[in-house]
Amino acid sequence: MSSIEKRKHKQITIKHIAREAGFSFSTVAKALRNDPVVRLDTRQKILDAARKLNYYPNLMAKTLRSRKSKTIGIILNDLTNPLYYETIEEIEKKLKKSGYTMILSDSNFDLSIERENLITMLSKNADGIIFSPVSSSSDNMEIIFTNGINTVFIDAKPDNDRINYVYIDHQMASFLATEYLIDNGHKDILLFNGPKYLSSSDEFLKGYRKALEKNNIEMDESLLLWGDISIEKSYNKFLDLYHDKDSIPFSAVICLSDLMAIGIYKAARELGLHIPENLSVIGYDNIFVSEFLNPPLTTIHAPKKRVGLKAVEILLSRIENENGGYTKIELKPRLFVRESVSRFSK
Amino acid sequence: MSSIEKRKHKQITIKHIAREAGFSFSTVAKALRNDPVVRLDTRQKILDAARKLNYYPNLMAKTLRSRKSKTIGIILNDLTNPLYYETIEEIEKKLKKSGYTMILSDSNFDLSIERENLITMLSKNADGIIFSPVSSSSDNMEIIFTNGINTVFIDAKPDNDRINYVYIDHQMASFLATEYLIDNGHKDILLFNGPKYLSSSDEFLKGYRKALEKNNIEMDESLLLWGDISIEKSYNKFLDLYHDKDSIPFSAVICLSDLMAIGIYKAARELGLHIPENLSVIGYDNIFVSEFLNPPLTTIHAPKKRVGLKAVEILLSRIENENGGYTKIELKPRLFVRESVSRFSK
DNA sequence: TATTATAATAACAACGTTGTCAAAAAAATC
DNA sequence: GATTTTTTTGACAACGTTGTTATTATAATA
Repeated sequence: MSSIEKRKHKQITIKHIAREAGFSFSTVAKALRNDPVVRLDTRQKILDAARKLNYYPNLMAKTLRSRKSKTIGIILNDLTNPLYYETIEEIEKKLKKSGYTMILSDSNFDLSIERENLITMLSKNADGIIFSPVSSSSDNMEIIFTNGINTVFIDAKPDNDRINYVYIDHQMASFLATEYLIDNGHKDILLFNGPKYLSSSDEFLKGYRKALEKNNIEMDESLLLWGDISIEKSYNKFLDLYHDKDSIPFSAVICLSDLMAIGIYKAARELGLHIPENLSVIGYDNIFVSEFLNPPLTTIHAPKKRVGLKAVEILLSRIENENGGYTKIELKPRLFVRESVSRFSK
Repeated sequence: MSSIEKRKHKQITIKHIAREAGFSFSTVAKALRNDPVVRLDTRQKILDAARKLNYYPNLMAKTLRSRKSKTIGIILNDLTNPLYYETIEEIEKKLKKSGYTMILSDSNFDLSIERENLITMLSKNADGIIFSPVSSSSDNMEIIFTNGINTVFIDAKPDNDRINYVYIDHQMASFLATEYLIDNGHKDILLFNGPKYLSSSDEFLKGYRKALEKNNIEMDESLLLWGDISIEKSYNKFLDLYHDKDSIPFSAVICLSDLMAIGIYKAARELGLHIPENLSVIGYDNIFVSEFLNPPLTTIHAPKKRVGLKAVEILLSRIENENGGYTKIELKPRLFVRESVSRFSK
C-alpha cells in the first residue's frame, strides 16, 4: 500500500444501500429508478436506506453505461458579448426544466479552440450541441457529421441542409436601421460594422446597401467603418476617425452592436458632441442597459431569448424523438425607437 | 433484438486503436498517456492509429475510474447579476489554463435549489467547488463537510474555519462611499440597500453607520431603503419614493450595486432631476458599463477579477497538494471617482 | 549456451451504473 | 399436494478507462 491512502471520501454506492437494506444490488438499482417490478414495500425500504445514507448517483457511471449524459454543450464564439447573456439564460432555464444541464464554452473566434471545444463536448458525451460556429464551412463541421451528434446552429446559417438552425436576420436589422434614419432626413450615414471575418458583418452591410439603393442614395465607401465588438475598441476607433478628418461628413451612425454604440457615446461625450442633436446613433441587439443610457439608445432589437428557447426546443425534440427532418428558423429583428436619433426634415 | 437499433454512433475506443495498431489495449492506453514504458516507435504507431481513427477519450470512463473529473463546480446565487460576469470569466480562463473546466449553476437565493446544485456537483464528481452560498449557516454546508469536497467561498464568510474563502469587504465599500459624500458636503444620504436576506446588505449598512458615526452625523432611519438588485425594481422603488414624499430630504444616494444606480439614473431622467446637480449617486461594483453612463458613475470598485483568480488559485492548490491549511482572503474595494457626485462646500 | 536482468507488452480486475437473463418465492391452477 | 404460472429478487456482463500484476521478448551477464 503506497505511503498514504490518498483516496477521497468513498462515495456511497448502490452496493452500500444493498447491504443496508438487505437486498441485492440489482434490485436496489431498480428500486431507485422506481421500477414497478420491485414490490412496493421493498422499494420503500430501499428508498429509505438510500436517504439514510445520503446516497446520490454517480453520473459518470450512469452516463458511461447508458450513453445519455443529459447535458448539452453550448459553444459560442464570444462569451464577453452581452448579446449572448439573455440567450444563455433562456437556454439554461429551458434545459433545466427538462432535466438537462449545459456546458458552456467560448471559442473566441478561433477555429482551433472551436475544434477543441467540440471534442470536449464529445468527450463528455454531450447529448447535443447548440453552436455558434466561427465559420459555417470550416473543417470543424466534419466533427459534427462523423460523430452524428445533434446540433443546432445559432447566429449562423449552415451551408449544408443537414443541420438545424435558428437565425436572426441581420440583413433586415441594418435595413430597418438605415431606412429609419433616411425617413428622418439623414443621408450621410456611417456604418460602424463589426470585424470582417464575422458573417453577420457581411449581412449587416448587405442590408445597409439595400436600403440605400432602395432610396436612391449612392453609397459612399468612406462611410463604411470596420471595427470590433467591444466598447473600448469602438471608442478608440471613433476618436481616431475624428482626428483623421476634422469635418464630420455624417449625421448618423449605425452600429453592429449596442456595445459599439456605447463606445461612441463615450467618445461623443468627450468630443462635446450631443446625441442626438449633433449625432444620431442606432445600435443593434438591444442589450439590457441600452434603455438606461443617456439618451436611451434607439436600437434594433434582436430576439435573443427566443433564439435560446427555439434552439433548445429543436434540440431536445431531435434528441428525444430521433426521427424527423431538420428545422430552420429565421427570426426577425425589430426597431426600438428611443431617443438617440434626431428627426429633421430633409 | 428490439425493433430498431437505436444506439448512437459507436464511439471509437482504445480497443479499436488496439486492433488497428496491432497491440493490446492496455499498451495502447499507456501509449496514449505517453508513458515511456512503451517503446518510442510503438508509441508512435499507436498515436498514428489514434489520429487516423479520430479517437477522443471518453471522459466519463476516465473519471469513473480515476476519480478525477478535472471539472470545478461554480454555484452562485444570482447569475443575472453582472457583478459576477468578470469573476466568472476570470475563473474560466484560469481553470482552462490548468486543464480544468467548470460547471456553472445558479441557486437563485433558494436553499433547496442550492442543495440540488451541490448534489449535482457531487454527482458529476467535481473536483472542487467555488461557492457563493445563500447562507453560510444552512444545512447545505453539511453536504460539503460529509463529502469532503474542496470548497472556496466567494462573496460570503463561512461561520466555520474549516473552509477557504475570498471575501470582499462590503463594510469598507459603504464606508468609503459615505465618507466621500460627507467630504463633499453631503449630510442627508440615502442608503439604497439590497434585500434584507443578503449578508452583504448587512455589511453594507454597517459601513454606512460607521462612517456617519465617525463624522458625528446621526442616522435618520427613514433614509434607509431596502431594495432589490435589479435595474427595473430599483427604478420603480425610486419613483415610488418620490411620489410618497414630494420633498427631497436627501442630496445623495449610495446604492448596493451599480445596477440599482442605473435604475436611479432612469428614474431621475424621468423626474427631471439632473445628476449630479440635483442628486448625487454612488454605486458599488463598478460593472463594465458604469464608466459609460451619462454622467459616468462614481462608484466603489469591487475587485471582481481578483476574486475569481484567487478562488481558483486556492482551490487548485488544495486539490493538487491535498495538504495545507485553509486560506482566507479579504479583498479591499476602492473608490472610483467619476462624475455623478456634486461637490459643494458644507 | 545457459542464466539472469531488463525492457516491452499483455491480462485482468476494478470504477458505479444499466439491462438482460436466470433463479427463487409466492400465488394460482389442476 | 404436485404442477404451472406469475411475481419478485438476484447474477452477471457490459460501458471505456486506469493501474497493478503477470507474461513475454530482448539484452546483458556468466
